[in-house]
Amino acid sequence: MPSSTHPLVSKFDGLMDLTASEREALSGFPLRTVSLEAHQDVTREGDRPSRCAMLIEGFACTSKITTKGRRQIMAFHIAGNMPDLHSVHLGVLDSDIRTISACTMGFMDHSPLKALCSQHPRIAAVLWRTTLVDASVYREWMTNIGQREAFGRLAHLFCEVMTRMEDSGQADGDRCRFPVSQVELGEATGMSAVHVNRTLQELRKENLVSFAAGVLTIHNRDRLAEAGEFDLTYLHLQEAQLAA
Amino acid sequence: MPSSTHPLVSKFDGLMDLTASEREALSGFPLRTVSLEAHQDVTREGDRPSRCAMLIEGFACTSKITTKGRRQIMAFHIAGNMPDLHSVHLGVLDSDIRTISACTMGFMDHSPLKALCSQHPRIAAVLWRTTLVDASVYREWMTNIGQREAFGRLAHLFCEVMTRMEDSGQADGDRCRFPVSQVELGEATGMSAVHVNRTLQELRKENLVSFAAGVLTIHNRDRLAEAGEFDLTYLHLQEAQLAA
DNA sequence: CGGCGATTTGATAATGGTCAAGTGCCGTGG
DNA sequence: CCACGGCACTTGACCATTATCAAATCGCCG
Repeated sequence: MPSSTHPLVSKFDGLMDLTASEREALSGFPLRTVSLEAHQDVTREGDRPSRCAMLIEGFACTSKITTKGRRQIMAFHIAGNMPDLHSVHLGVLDSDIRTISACTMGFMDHSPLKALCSQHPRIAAVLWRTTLVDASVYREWMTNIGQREAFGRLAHLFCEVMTRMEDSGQADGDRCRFPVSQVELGEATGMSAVHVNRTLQELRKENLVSFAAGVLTIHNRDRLAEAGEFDLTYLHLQEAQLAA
Repeated sequence: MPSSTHPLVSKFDGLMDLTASEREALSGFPLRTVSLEAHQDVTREGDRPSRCAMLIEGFACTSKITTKGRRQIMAFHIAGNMPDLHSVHLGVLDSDIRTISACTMGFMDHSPLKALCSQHPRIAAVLWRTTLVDASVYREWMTNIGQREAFGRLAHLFCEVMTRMEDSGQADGDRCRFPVSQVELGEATGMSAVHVNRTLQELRKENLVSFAAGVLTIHNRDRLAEAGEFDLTYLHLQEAQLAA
């Protein structure tokens, strides 16, 4: 058997029909695979990295710390994501990327990546598109944080995580791994850990979700989606294949 | 005199050194110029547009409406911005774009735009970068909404607007045009209009900013930046020239 | 002058923050 | 094997920020 496909190839296979030359360019792309422990920095605000990462296994997040020491998590990353792809074209990083669980990451240098994009415009377009979906998710999170109250915020977040995990084949029925702490849930939704805890109990009491031991279980998908006003359009999943 | 430069050319001239062939491709790009009144929809959530817009004159915003009828503004657009550039690679729009003031917009069809990107990878890279900066601003806004309280939120927003207006040569000393209503400020910062009003009064009383009749005036930049914990790194301005 | 939208003000209530203490779980080390 | 320490989670009490509702004022345009 082939010594496991190149992570870039697996990623693109789901997103477009590759030509032979594109496939060759991707499968030969130099990737340094690294194992990281939980709660480790991958990159930090202010860094000027010369490479970007692909999350191959585990959970990570993007966050930022305020002068006053408050932390906002802007995104959770699951296997298959490229958390700092934007660093290819932005000189300075404006946020931190940290692992949440133990992770395997593949690092790719910017310069071959730029060359790849110049030579293969369709690949460039798909990578660009990836960052556009990230931006779409940011827009939805802003709406979540700005306009919904605690109950709906968590409901929405859980719907999103489950949907993404399912889409990438990492869910198991109504359950999926989601090893974040309540503090981190609070940092992602703009609420205090105490209030997260209480809201989690409400969600549980209503028999919508349970969240414990790093596992998310959704008991009533429809009602959860309703509570979180969740509409998956913003994830731009189904149309992925149509791209480029 | 030349019948005014092509808006795309002016935009790129600030961002990179154009080769002759790039300049030619840009200056010949078909653009339909349209005048719009204040508070008009440009595109709506759910649309599948075949063109995207460049704001040539005026103010616009991106927003989304919740099932419960609450509106979140995710971005303000000023002259020179391309509010829905992301529609080139995302099939369905996930948010609305509306004018705030009367606007002039230039519409560009997707297919020539895609062709332009395929043939001119450096142009593609700069356009990609533009959307990455948008995403960076989203990240900052999430932090603003999620982690700062009213006073800081407005302070931060005002710092951003002034900085961007200055950067694009649209400010006049400490003042710039910013014709949004207090309701809209609230929709952008996740606070009620009433609370916006009161916070504005505080900002005024502290002699940091005044905001009236569609004009923003900053009286004490340092203290305002401090109140809003404003650090312009996330706007990725200075390094724009280094791109591509 | 009339009316409409935007802003302002006041009063009241609710959502959610903070502080502090307690519980439970797990891994380390004696 | 059990005690200890640490960390995540839980609970209670209290309080602050901010929302909501309602009414008044202001400015502007027809």
